[in-house]
Amino acid sequence: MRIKDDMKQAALFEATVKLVNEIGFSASSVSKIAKEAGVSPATIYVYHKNKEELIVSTYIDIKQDMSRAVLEGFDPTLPIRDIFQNVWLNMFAYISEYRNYVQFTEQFASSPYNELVNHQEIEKYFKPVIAVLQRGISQKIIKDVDFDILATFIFYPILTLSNARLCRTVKLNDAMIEKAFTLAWDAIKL
Amino acid sequence: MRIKDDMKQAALFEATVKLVNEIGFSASSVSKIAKEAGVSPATIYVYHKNKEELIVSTYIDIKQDMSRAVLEGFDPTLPIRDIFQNVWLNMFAYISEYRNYVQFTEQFASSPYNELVNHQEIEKYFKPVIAVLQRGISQKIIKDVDFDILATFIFYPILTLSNARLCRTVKLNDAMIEKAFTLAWDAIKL
Amino acid sequence: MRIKDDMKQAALFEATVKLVNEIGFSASSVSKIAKEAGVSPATIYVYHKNKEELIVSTYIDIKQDMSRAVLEGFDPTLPIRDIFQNVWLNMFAYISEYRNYVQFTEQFASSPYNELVNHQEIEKYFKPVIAVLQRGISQKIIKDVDFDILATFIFYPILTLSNARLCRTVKLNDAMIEKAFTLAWDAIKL
Amino acid sequence: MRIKDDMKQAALFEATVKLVNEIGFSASSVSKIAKEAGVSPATIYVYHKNKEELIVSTYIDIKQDMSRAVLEGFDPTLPIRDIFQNVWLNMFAYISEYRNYVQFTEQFASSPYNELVNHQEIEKYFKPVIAVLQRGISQKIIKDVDFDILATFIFYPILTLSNARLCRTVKLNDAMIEKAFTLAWDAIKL
DNA sequence: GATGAATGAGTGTTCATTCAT
DNA sequence: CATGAATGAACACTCATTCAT
Repeated sequence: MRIKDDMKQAALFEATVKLVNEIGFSASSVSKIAKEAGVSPATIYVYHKNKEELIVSTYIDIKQDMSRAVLEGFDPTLPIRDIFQNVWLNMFAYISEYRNYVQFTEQFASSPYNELVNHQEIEKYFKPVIAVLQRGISQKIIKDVDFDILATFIFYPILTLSNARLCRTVKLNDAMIEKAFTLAWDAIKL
Repeated sequence: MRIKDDMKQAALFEATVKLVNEIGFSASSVSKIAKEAGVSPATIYVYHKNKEELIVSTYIDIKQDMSRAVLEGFDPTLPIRDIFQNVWLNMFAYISEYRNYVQFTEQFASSPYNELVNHQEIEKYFKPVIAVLQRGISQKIIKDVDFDILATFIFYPILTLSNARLCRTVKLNDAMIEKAFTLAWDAIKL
Repeated sequence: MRIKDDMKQAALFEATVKLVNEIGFSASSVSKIAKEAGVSPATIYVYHKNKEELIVSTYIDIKQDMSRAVLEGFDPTLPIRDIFQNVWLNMFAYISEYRNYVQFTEQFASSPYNELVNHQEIEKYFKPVIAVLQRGISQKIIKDVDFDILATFIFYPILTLSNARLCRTVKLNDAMIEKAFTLAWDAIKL
Repeated sequence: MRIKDDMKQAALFEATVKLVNEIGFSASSVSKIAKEAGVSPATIYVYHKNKEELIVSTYIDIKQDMSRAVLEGFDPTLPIRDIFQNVWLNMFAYISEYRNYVQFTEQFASSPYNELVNHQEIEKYFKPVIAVLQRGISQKIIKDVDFDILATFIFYPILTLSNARLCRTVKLNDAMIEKAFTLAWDAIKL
């Protein structure tokens, strides 16, 4: 038995992201993805059980990649504000470099595919950040609000700022990223 | 000749929203929508040029409806904070009653269909709110930040809070809505 | 009861010819023909039993019109050659003025619709010409060949010369028409 | 992987010719052709880009086949009359054996599909015959008339004689073919 | 492992026709 | 007489997937 070809695996990943971003889930047929990746449609079924699994696994791969990038240089001993600021900067760096990945996850998250993934599994990747949030609440640094509401104000705006339309009209520079972080921090801090 | 049936028009609207929310744009075929609405697939083409136009017009109808609801009782003579609080309360009322509509618009906004609508046309509906925002900035009540960033922190979190998962786990009560508004206001206020 | 509107009848005739010539029988749908004629699709069914009858009756109308034109000035007392020359000239005059009608009949004749018309009925219109042909044979002026073969050489080339492609590249002038008639006559004369 | 099946290709060709002759282009739907050929409608799209290409390629295949048959035993050293007589005999032999193919080309030629083929490409197949025609003119054996008019009298009558109705009523025998050729030759010879 | 051929099921859309007005 | 609304049936075509190689 030959070994599965990592190049093909990667080509399929990139082709899936690219096509879904360009033409949406609906129009991204298996054969179009195969052609974009330079393989036969049948080959996709060597690597993935079916189309659904191809798309869901692409999403999970991105989320894993994203969490690794976001937690880079994570230091729980720093002041809480600095920890969050570091997370923001990592996030923006990631978004700048891999905007297409983020765009894919946004489309995915608001599609019915979203129901097929184990979100607890994915939240696990971001656990350290959540822990800091909880520490902040107990230390009366962060508002004592339902966790989901806090998350909405810290994490969601970052994603939104990466929106295609926004990023096209506003080229985000360091000063603006700073300011944006200030808004997020003001929202959650006590 | 028969006259166009408003009941059919409305049934198509509801069927489109329902199906897209349940199974996504991709799987919401014209014939499924027709069956859900209780009409023949061909009848859809009496009311809409094609599937795309059916979906886009559904989106626009919702956005119009939403803006009407959000601006209810809008009073530009009130203090700025009160104006925004009113918008929030309207928004939440709308989301509570028509969560399915909001869910539809979210999925729509991150799909390629989004590129087909004239967003300036839609933003027009929300013009009064935007004007207040600008007044707040010039009166040094609101942070002098790029408008898109402010919007990200005021409007988008509301939508996110309507997220299916969140709303399922957390039943938002009046106290929480107040708190959530506080976060938004703290983010943008000077 | 109002009287059927001759204007509408004529508009339908012209619309049918025009559309069939431009896009063929297949693509000439009832509703397109109706739109071209400026009436409702339903109105067509006031004047014609169905689409088939609309097209067949259009064909028959043209054939009748054509026979009237071709036999103009028909004089059986003239020499046989002159009679045929007169028919040719009439035919060319007709083709020049109503090329679109001729084009329609050609397409019709090689389509399965052709089986639906009573050809003996139509040949009747051209009976005088056929009689002259038979007289020519018995007077040893015209070759004693099966009638269908003779007809092939006299009448068919005229139609072919009206072919769109040909008429585009060659503008038929009087001299050429004369020459073309000479070929036809040489073919059948003894 | 499986290899493309020549049997299927041929079955599609025959099914297309048969159906178009029987019910016309319009009524010859892709699924009917597929059923007649004993394949799935989807399979047609393995062999042809779309319906149009299926029909046009069927036409071109026939024309190529026909030219091969017509030029059989072509000998430019023979007297010009003999060359043309040979072409006629080949043509009739072809028409007798493959009347359905010829019928298809006639219907095709007067349909809008006709505009989709490169006619110069097809005329190329018949180039040797055209060359002889031109030689005949310069040697004062053939009338000095526009080439298109000559062609109308030599080639088209043959096709017309293959007409379904005619061939049904008149069984063309060798003597009649001879006579018919005489008419054609008398038409063009000086 | 990798693939192009093959397909049943489905797509969005248009059709000829009927119906209520 | 005239019509736009309405539709079942059909259209050309694409889909996700399987299969033989």
